[in-house]
Amino acid sequence: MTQVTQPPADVPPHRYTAELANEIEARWQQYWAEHDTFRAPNPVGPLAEPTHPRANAPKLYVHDMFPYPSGEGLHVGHPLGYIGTDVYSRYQRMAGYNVLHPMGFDAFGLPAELYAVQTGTHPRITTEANIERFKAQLRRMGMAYDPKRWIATIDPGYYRWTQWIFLQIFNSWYDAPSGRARPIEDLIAQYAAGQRSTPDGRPWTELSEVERRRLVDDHRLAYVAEAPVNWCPGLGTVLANEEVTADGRSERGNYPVFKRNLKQWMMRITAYADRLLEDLEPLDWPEPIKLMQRNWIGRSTGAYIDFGTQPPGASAAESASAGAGNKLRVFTTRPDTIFGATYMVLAPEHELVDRLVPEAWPHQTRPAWTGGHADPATAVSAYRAQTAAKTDVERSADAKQKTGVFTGAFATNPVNGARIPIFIADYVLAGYGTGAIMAVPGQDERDWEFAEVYDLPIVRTVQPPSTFDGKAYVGEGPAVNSEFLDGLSIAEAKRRIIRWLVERGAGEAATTYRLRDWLFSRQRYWGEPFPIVYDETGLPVGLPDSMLPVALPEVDDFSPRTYAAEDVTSAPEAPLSRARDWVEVELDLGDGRKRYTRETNVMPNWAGSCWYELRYLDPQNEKSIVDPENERYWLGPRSTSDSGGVDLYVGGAEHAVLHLLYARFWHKVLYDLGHISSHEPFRRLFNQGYIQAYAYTDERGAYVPAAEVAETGGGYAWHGKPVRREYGKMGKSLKNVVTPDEMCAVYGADTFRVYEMSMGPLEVNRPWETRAVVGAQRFLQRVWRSIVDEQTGELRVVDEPADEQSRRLLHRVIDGVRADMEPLRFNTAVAKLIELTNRITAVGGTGTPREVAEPLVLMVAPFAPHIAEELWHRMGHSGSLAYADFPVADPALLVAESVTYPVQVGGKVRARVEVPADAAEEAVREAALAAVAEHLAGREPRKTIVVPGRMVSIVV
RNA sequence: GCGGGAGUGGCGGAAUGGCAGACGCGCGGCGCUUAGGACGCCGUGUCUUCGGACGUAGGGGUUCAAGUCCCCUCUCCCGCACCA
Repeated sequence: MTQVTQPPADVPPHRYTAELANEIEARWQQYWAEHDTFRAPNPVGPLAEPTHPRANAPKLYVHDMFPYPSGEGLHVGHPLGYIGTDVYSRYQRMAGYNVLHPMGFDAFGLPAELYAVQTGTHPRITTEANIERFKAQLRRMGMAYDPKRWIATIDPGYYRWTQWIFLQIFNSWYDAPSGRARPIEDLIAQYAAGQRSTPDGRPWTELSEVERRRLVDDHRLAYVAEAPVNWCPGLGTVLANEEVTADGRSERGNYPVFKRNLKQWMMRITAYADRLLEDLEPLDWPEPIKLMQRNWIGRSTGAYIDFGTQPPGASAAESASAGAGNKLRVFTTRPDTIFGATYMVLAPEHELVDRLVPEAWPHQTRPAWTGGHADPATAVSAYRAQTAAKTDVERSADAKQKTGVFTGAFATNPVNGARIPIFIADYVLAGYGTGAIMAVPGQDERDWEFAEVYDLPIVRTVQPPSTFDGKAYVGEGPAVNSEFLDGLSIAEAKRRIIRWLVERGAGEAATTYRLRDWLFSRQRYWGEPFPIVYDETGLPVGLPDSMLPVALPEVDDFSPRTYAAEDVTSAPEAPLSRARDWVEVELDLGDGRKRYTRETNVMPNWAGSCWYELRYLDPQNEKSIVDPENERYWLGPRSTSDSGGVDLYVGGAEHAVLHLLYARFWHKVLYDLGHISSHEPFRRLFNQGYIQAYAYTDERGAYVPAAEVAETGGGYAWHGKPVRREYGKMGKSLKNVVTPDEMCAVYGADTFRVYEMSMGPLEVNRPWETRAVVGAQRFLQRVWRSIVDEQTGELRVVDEPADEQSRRLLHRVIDGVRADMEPLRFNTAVAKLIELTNRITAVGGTGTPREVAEPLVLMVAPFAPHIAEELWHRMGHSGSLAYADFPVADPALLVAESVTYPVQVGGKVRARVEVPADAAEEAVREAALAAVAEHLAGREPRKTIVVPGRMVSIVV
C-alpha cells in the first residue's frame, strides 16, 4: 500500500511526481535553512533585527503544544495541528504580520527514564537522539519554525529558569486583601512591624528563629506539607490529583493509587482559584474546555454553620449553652434549608468523631442505627474498617445504596435548638468542605436516600409545586416550616439566614472549592531538581539565583524504588537520594560555609510546559526569563480589558485541565510579581481533532498489519483470512501506524500537508485513509500542469488577460480563502483552490494567464509551500515567496453581473430566472411571476417574497 | 446520574433560516493505450409510471421557506462522578 512505485515509462518527463516533489522539497528546505527565512525579529536583544521585512509590522504569536520526543517518532496523526499552525502562520506572514511560530520539546518524562532503567542508557542520550529524529521529521514536512528559537525543557539553560520560577513562587505569599502574590519579604516586614499578628499572639520578636521560619514557610506559594497524597507503589512515586483516574488508578501505567500521609511539596494554586475561574470568561477558548476548568475548580458558595454538640455524659441543656462540647462546623450551599436539618453526617475520618462517641448507646437507640454493635465505639471502628476496605470503584458503585452508622452523639440545631443525631457515612467526603454536613432530606436527594434507609424524619422547607410527586425537592419555591424564613425565595432566605447566623456567631458566608493544592514533587530521576536545600533545622532554604541551574547529577541507577502494586505500607524513595555526594553539600548561603542536604525529589512533568510560551520570546536571554520589552510586544494586553497572551494556541483537548490550569497559574504568579505584562498565557485556544485509524484482529484477537488488509465483499481479510475491524488510536502495538516519512516518500510533503488539511475541519476527529491521499496529489499535479508543460518543462504562463469568468472566479476564491483562514477552516479553503484549479485546467488554451497563475500559486503556498516556491521561482521571481503579499480580492469583481434566482411556488422550485445583478426588486418579481405563470395556472399569488440576490418565493 | 458535544450519500465532509450533498475518495462509462497503470472528459442521494415524488437519526412545531430555530425521543463521543 505504501511502497514506492516506479514511475511507468510513459509518464511525461516533467510531471509533478513524488520523485520530483521530493527533489523540490529538499531543495527549498535547504534554501529556507540557509537563509533563516522564518526567523521573526524581536524588539530588543540578540534576536532584534530592525531591517527585517516585518520588523515594524503588527505581531502574531502562533504556538503549538510541543511534543514529548518519544522513541517511536511521529505518526501521521501527530502533525495535524502542527500543519494547521504552519499553514496559518505562513498565511499571516504573507498577509503582513510579524509572525512568531516556534517549536520545542517537552523532554523530561517517564518513557525515557523507564528505558534508562531497562537498558542503562542515560535518558539524556536517548532523549536527545529522539529530539534530532523529531526535528528531521518536522523539517521533512516543511514546517516553517523560527530557526533561532528551538527549546527543550531538559536543557540546563532552560531548566535553570524553571528553577528560577520555582524560587519566585517559593519566595512569595498570597496577599488575600490585595488579591495577588507578593514577595515573602513583605510578609516578614508585616510581622516584624506588628501589622500582622502571629497565630498565638506573641510578638514576632519573641519567636525563635525556627518558629519564625515555620510561620513564614506556612504562607509560601510553594511549601512542604504532610498531607494525604496519592501514593502509587507500582510507579514508586506520588501523583497529582489530576493524574489519578476516577477509579483510583494511575493515569500512566494503570497501577492502584493509595491515599497516604506523606511530606511533599505543594503549590498553593487554591489561592488563585477565583482568578483562574473568573479570568476564563473573556478568553477565546472552546466553551467545553472552559466548562471543564470551571468544574475542576468547582467553586460553590454557601455558608459555614456551627452546630453545638453534646459531649459524652453531658445533658442536652448543657450542650445547648455556649462553650459546651465541641462545635461541629458544616459547609452547606443551602443554609436556607437549616430548619429541615434532621440529622448530621460526618465523614468517617472526621477528627471530631472520636471525641464525640459516648461509651454506650443512648437510651432507646434504634437497633438499625447501631449496625448491630454493642457500643458506639465498636460500631464506628467497624464502619471505618468497612469503608477503608472499599475501593473507589466499589464506593461509587454503591453510591445509590447509602450506608452509615450512628455515633451515639447528638448535635443542636442553632436555629431552633432541636437535638439531632450525628451519623458517620461514607457519602460524606473528608476532603470536601468541612467533612461534615447538616442533612436536609427534604431538599437533598442523597440525604433523602439515607433518611429512608435509617428511618429519619423528613421536613420540607421549600414548598414544591402541586404537580411535584418526587422525593427530595431541589427546585425553586417559597420557604415553609422555617419560622422567620417562611415565604421567602431561596436566594432571599439564604441572605436572611446568613445574616441571622453571623449576628449570633453561629456561622458565616463561605465559598469552597473542589480544587486542591497542586502536589508538586515526584520521586523520579528524569526531571528538574528543586533549587532547595535543607539546613540543620530540617527547614527548606531556597538557593540564590547565582547557584542556578542545579544540575541533575549523574547516577548509576535511574529507578525509583518501586514496590508491588498493592503494597500500601511502602514509602517513596527518590533516585537522587542515593547520590550521597550530591545530596550532602557544603555551601555559603550568606552566613559562612555550612553543610546542607539537597532536596531529592524532582519536579513533575508539567513544570517545563508551565512557562514555555515565555521562553520562546527570548530564548537566548541569560539575564532574565524574558526581556520585558519582548514580552510586552509578543504577549502584552492590547487594551486595558485584555488579558494578553498567545494569539493562537493549538493542541489536544486532553490537556483541558492539567497543563492549561498549571500554566495559567504560573503565568499569573509571574504577572503578580511584576515580571510580565500579560495575566493569561493563551488568549485564543484551539483544540485540533485526532486522526484515528482502523486496526484489524485475526480470529485469535492478535493484531495483523493494517496495510496488508484487503476489503472483501462485506468484510475484511488478511492474506485470505477473515479479520475483524476496530477503530481507534494509531499505535505500534495495533500494527496500524502510518508515518509522515512514508507519506512524504510516496507522495511528497506538500501532498501530505494538503491531504491532512483537506480531510475535514481541524477540530474534528477523522479516520486516516491512505488511499485518499492521491486526491491531494492530483490537485497539486493540476496546479503544476497549469504552469509547467509536462512534456517540455517550459513555462506555460502567458501574459494575456484571463477570460471574464475565470477572473471573477479567481476573485471569489481569493475572498473565500481569506475568509476561511482566520477561523482555521482549511478544508473549505483547499476546496476553493481546487475549484479554481479545475476551472483553469478546463479552460485549457495556449497557456495560463499570469493574472490567475500568480495568485493561485501564492494562495497554494501556505498549504503546499515547496511546490509554490518552485513555481513562483519558475515564473520569474527571485528569492522566497514567504514574504510576498497574499492576494487581495477586487471588490468590483465579487459582484456578479447577473443573478439566477430560483423561483419557488408553494415552497417548491418551479423555475429559474436570470436578471441583471442590479435589477430592482420589482423587476425580479415580475420576471419570476412570468416564469412560473403556468404553475400558477391563473391563481393569484397571495404573497411574493423577493430575497435580494437569493431567491423568489411565491405563496399561493 | 449530572454536564457538554455530535448524528447529512458507500466513505471523509460542504451549506449568513433561502436551489441539500461544495471539494475529495470510491464507484460506473467514455477517450488515450498492445495491455495495465497514470492522465483527461462525463456520470454518481433514493424511488420513479420519466411528469415528478421523497430525502439531513426518529416524531412534533414555528416559517412563504428548516440540515440550520423551538419541544420530545433515540444513538454515539467527551468530561465529572455521592463535591453537601
